Amino acid sequence: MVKYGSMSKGADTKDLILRTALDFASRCGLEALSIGELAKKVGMSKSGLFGHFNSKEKLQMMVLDYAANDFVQAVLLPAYKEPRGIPRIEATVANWYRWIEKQHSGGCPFVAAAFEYDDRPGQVQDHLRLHLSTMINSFATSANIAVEEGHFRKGIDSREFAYRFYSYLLGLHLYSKLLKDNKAFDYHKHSFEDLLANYKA
Amino acid sequence: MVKYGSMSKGADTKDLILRTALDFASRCGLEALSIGELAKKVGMSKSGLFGHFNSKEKLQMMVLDYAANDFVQAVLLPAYKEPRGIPRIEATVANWYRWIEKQHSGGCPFVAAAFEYDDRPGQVQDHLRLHLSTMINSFATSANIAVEEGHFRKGIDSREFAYRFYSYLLGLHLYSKLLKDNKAFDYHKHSFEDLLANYKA
DNA sequence: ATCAATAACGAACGATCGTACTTTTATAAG
DNA sequence: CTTATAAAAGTACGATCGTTCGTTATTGAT
Repeated sequence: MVKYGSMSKGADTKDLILRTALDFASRCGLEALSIGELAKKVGMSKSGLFGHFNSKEKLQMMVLDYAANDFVQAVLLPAYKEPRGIPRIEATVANWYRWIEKQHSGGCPFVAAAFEYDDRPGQVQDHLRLHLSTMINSFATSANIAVEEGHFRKGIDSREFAYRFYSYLLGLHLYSKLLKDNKAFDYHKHSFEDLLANYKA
Repeated sequence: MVKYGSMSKGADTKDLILRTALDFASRCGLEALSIGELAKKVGMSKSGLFGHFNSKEKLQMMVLDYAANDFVQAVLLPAYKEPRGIPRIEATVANWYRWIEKQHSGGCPFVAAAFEYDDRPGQVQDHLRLHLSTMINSFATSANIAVEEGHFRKGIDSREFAYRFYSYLLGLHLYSKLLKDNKAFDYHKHSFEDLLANYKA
């Protein structure tokens, strides 16, 4: 049976939990996320919440999955409806701006998690690395497509493009969140435009 | 009286504590730094260690100061002995490479802390923001000097140069630490060279 | 050698952490 | 309506957290 607007009770609250957890984690970090506080936020008992995941690591990984799905839905998929090549890359950035501004006041949860788990081996780190690699690979793929379309020069290193592309987004995160620099988006915009110009055919 | 090699007993162990704390914090984060574990690492009691700082926040801020001093000594000061302009900027990067490779296996502790405290208001965040601003300002100053020397074009936005310069270093941190991409330094090197080329007169 | 100051210790505090149980309540199918 | 199942609550555990307190050792200057 297909349900509209509500799944089974369990999946329903699980979704609420993960949404709340993501909101908190993107502001304070995945590790600072505690089961007790989270339970308080969603208005249920610690043990009741715990029952949905059976371990904190599982919870953290599911939060990452939730964020990844969010990102794909809000940033990547809409961009893939734009024409191949540069328009698609520009749309990715435009969507990204909207995503970090409106949906997550704390900024991109992956960026935050990336630096939190950069030297904390374990399942969560592996999971995170997988998600990040997938994301960055999609940028490299976009660069390759731009070459195919004749927008970018031939012979470029698409993975290096992805490095530069993502680095500027890391800078944006830092400047806007920690430094509270109101020129953050301007800096990124110009840098990104120069980046495109450098790769154009 | 000037002492060579050893300060007063208190300052001596305080230094040992901070050195140990920085080593741990640059690998696992400033927040993950616990007084109990740190005490075990330096081989003293929890309360004995605590007495040197009287609060965890003070400890965290002094670790940041310690790291900042380390950075200035290892990266900035040596670079300032190079000729003004591009050589000085290139030396900064070269020293940075050495710094994150040898001294801190965990990578730049400021980068790590930056993303950890990007949305955790308080004294520690303020302290961190101050250090980071100082550091980034010094990059902008270097760009201005490069203009004076005729190495960079006139009319550039030196703060935007600093943004790009630092963004690539953030990318380097992420690629080498979390993604364990062995092309990380290559990516950064090429990107940095292109960055310089873009600003050259 | 004396003595005040400093450094380090040990024990304990209330709080919170993640997790494991058992029990009660709500749900969904027959 | 009954009944098997799933969800939530309640309670408790051992561990660790940052911090406080009172006491003992160590230090450095007189």
